[in-house]
Amino acid sequence: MTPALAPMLPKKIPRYRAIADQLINDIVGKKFAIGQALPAETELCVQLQTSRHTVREALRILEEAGLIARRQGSGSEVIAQTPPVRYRQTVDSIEDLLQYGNASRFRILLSRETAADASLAHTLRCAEGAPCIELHGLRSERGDSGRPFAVSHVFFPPQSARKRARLLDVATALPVMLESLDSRTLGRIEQTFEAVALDADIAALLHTRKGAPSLRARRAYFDRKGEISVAAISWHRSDLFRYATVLRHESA
Amino acid sequence: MTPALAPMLPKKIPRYRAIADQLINDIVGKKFAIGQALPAETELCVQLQTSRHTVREALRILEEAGLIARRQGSGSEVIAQTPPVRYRQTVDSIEDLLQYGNASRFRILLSRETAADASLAHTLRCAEGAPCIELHGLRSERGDSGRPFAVSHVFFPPQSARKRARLLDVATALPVMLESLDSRTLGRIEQTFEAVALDADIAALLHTRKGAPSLRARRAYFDRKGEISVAAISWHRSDLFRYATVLRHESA
DNA sequence: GGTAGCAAGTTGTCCGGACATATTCTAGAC
DNA sequence: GTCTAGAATATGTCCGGACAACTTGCTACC
Repeated sequence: MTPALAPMLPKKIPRYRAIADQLINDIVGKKFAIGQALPAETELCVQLQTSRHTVREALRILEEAGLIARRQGSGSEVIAQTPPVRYRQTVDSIEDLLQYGNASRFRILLSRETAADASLAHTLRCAEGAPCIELHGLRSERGDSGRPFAVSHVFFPPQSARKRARLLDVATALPVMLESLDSRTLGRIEQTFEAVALDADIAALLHTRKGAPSLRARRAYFDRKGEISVAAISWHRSDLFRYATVLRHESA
Repeated sequence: MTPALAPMLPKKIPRYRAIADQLINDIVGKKFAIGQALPAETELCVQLQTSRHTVREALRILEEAGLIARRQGSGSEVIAQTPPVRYRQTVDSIEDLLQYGNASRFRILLSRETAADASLAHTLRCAEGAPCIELHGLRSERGDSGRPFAVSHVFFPPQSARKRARLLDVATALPVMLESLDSRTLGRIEQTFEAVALDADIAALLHTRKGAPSLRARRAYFDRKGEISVAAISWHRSDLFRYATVLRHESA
């Protein structure tokens, strides 16, 4: 019989953490309904015999966890009863997010105006038949090899006259496109990935054979106001591209 | 000439926010090297003629932004010079993360012990030749159709005798596997996606033809201590599965 | 009945202080 | 030379108070 190891030290739990845990338990245990207001901070101070600073520290944890929303002058409202498990992905740039690194270049092959069909109108949230703009581009490795590894079809909803003119000129379209992808204006990105067999046209652009497996990404980019700014479909040569992410647990 | 609209109200910036912005500028402007210590909180109080509470509020912003790391007793260290743009993905469960929804079931086809080859040893961070455990499973839609849409090969690093025995029995392996995927123990997930042509064996299991395009996902699951707990490779029928994510800008 | 304005209530910001706990370095014992 | 104890220093926790800014509902006025 080996002697017992040092007992698990009880590791003091800070007061604000204990209060947060209790409140979380109350919310998870449905003692508060969604939409219901939490007791005011000063009220909690009295109930828990503690300072407002400590109560606020606890509420900050609940807010971070996505359980409550606080509004100045109004109070704190319960917005979820199950703490959502959050995984966080950190990237330095859009390029990074899209895995293109900084060793690739994008060449625009074509630029034209198209009336949105039903599918495009749906993804761009615009009226069917609206005058959208379509770019076709080829992404290739920088350097001597210059192998193309992705074909992209980029779609813009109807634009102002000035932007429209610049987009329709192959020589000036790129900066306008990058502006729409600027992380300072972006609010949300929706992406889906699927495997598809290449059709003849795109296979030719990628210097591979028709029917080869390809990673197709569809992406919609929304600005901070929630309005769509660009949508794109990209086909990637499977041997030259893969999509990788690291998701970290929030509290880790 | 239209009269000027109401001037953009200067919208008072809180002191702690201003201090945070200044520090961020200093870090981005490389006035502090990575790894360098920031002035101590009390030092900043003196320099900026403010209370420690306000300074701490500012440092909290930098910490949230991923620019500094604070350690009790040691100080605050600069860990990045560019504020990483963060996109956040929120999911309720691992199932959600993996897009399987709750309308799918996983059936284990095979369970065996294998000596890790070079590749497996690398992904599992274990020694080459170590006795790892390999499961093969089939994920299919729940309900009458029951169509299989994914084949998974799951790999465990060497396990304790007890877990090993349960894993090697097809009837009891599932709970042990799910335990490793529990979000309470998970700290990090690395995933990569690529498009591949199916080989004959997997195509047969998925009731599709050899060479059909398939979305292959490789995933490594790490626990809170950073140690790998499971790795898996999954092949998905391209017509029945696609991977979708929504990334939100943090400050949005 | 509708509206402007006031009053009460609530969170946000900021100050000052005190002590706890973790880290780091140094002087001294051995 | 190595180890230990302790001092110095840093962030973490917690208290108390004050005023600002915002929201909401009520009241009085038109």
